[in-house]
Amino acid sequence: MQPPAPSPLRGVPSPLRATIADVAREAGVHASTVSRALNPATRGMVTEAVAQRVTEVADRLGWRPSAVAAGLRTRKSRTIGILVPDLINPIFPPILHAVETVLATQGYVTLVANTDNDAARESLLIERMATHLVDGLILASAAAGTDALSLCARFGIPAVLINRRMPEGAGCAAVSAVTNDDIHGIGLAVDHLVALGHRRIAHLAGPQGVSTARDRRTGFLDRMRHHGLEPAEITTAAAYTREAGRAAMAALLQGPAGTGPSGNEPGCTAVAVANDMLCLGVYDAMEAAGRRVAADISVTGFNDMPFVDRIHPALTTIRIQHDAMGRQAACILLAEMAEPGLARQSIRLVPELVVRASTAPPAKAP
Amino acid sequence: MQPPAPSPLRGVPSPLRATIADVAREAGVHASTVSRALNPATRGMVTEAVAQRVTEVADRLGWRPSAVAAGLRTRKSRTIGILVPDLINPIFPPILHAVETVLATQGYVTLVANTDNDAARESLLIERMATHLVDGLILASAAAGTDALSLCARFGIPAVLINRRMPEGAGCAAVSAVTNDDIHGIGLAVDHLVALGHRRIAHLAGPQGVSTARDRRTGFLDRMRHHGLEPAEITTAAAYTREAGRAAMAALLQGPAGTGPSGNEPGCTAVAVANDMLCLGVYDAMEAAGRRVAADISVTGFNDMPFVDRIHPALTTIRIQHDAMGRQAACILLAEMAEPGLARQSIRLVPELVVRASTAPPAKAP
DNA sequence: TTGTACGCGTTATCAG
DNA sequence: CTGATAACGCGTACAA
Repeated sequence: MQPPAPSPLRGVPSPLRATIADVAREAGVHASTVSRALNPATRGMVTEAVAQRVTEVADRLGWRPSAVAAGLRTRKSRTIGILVPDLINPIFPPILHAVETVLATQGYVTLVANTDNDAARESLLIERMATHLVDGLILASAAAGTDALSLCARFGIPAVLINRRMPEGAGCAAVSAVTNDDIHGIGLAVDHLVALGHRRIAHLAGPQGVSTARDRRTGFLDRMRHHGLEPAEITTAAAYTREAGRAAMAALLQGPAGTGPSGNEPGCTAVAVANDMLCLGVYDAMEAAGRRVAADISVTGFNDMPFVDRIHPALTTIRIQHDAMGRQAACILLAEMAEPGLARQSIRLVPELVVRASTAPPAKAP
Repeated sequence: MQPPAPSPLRGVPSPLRATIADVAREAGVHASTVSRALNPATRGMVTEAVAQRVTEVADRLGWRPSAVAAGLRTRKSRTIGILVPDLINPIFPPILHAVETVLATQGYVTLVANTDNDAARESLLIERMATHLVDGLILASAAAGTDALSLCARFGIPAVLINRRMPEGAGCAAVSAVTNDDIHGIGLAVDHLVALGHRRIAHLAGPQGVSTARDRRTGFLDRMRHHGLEPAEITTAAAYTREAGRAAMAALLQGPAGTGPSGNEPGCTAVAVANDMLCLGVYDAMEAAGRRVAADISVTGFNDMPFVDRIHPALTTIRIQHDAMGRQAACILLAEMAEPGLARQSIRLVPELVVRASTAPPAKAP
């Protein structure tokens, strides 16, 4: 065994990393010069010969500037935080990928975190990110009852909303956003169902605290009215989850206060669902109730998330521009970080209808 | 009382964040005392009364310790990096969620990043994370031809592998790992197919650079031999993607050098596929070739990733313990960060068979 | 128990 | 163009 604490401290040998001072000594220049030589922005301030020598010494010693030390001095971390409500929803990874790709080209690292749709957790994450000096934030988790924006303002962190807007009046003009035209999108679904011959169309709405759910609900009502139709029924799911979708659809299948002869006939021949995740639960509920998708009741989704082309029957849905959404948001954030006074912008991406097998003309009434 | 501290107030006033000095001044104590009072570990060193007062002043001023400044001093960032090969594969989000949950309880923030299965990008990410002083790394991206581990060693960053092991001989003993028992898992699939009556069983393998693919291939061969069967065929997909799965299955459907009468009969009645993502492509290829899953050829997957219960026909697959995997890895990492000398451990989780509708007894030969 | 003094690794700001 | 010096905000031996 070892003797009691022989103090093998070796005066902090630091075999781990060389510092800028090491490079300076080795290159026979002052540390400041090293800093200038290696920073692309200030490289022009030193002789080419010196820059060359310093660079050479630096990577001979394997020196990497400490982002932490630099951050302390510059109050910047070259890090961007991304808050997602629920990573398990497959629409987010493609969006993140696009964001990450754009930011990586500018040398930024991304800090991804799940809020689990929990406002408290979201606040905690923002605070932690603030202490880590993130230079900017991309928020995919916007919802009512959140102080994300005020926290950002308080810490002076530029932010861009993505996919969801802020509730009206909650300072939504103060921050840029890249979202879908949800109203138009759900309208495409309604048009499609009407064209197939449906008249009694229900809406399975999402949690009304988030803008996508509200807009799709509004858009549904608008478009139904445009066609001179009354909504057959509107049920609201408690969350954008499969289970919430199942529960809401199960309720809807009971019919509004039992309209059918046996008291459990649904009052609709089609249902426009607020998103694809809910649709999985809708399928579950219909299977449990012995109802066939398309043949008995047509179903439309929203998002065209990965894999819904392979569920059975393949989902007719509204395709959003995952990739463009991520890229645009990243670009706007970069621009606003560079120039904080920039006017805020709100980009609305146009979605499109993808027809698959979950929709069909209504069955003839028996 | 002390004479009013001369606030030089030079340079820029920082309206954004209060510093420890502000708190100290306001509370009438020295900055060090503030530090001690607010750090849970050193709180015992200070009078309860003072601690109380300091705490009160601190959150009146809304002070948050700067993780950056603290990190510079302590060489720790309370940040953990997680490298994922491909976030779009739905098995990772649940794993990440578990990791995140455990780490969050200990006050760690997680830095998630995609490697896109690209060794160069992986190295870059590790270097960047190192400059940000991540305290530990969880690697889900282990593959042959990677220097992730040597980079970690060089920077002195504790790491834990998850889901995939390192190639044998590549210093695999030097790092802990939490993986599935892939050999056993694929064996369950083989057993199931044999029990259904299949004799001509093929294997659609994954990219052989990663351990899951190699182990499942080996496990397949072992188990076939155990049953006294020859593998009907083995095809290897270029990556764990849907498209690679489609291409590989299309090739397999041509049969080995055209064994069938028309030269394109597949030489098998069932195929054990290396993972669920590939299965999506397998379904695509079969559909394109006019072959029915289960009725014509049985298919098994691996991972039981979200949503494969709703594809058609529902996939028979091997369920892995996403959650336990994430939790265990996080715990091991925490332990090794606390005590670097700890013996490395390799945990192998036991998967189970989930029978659904993609497998059936072989069709009678016509 | 609390205050003093210093260092962590960089960069901004002056001189020269 | 380059060197010296002073912060950046915090943690921590050491002294009081």
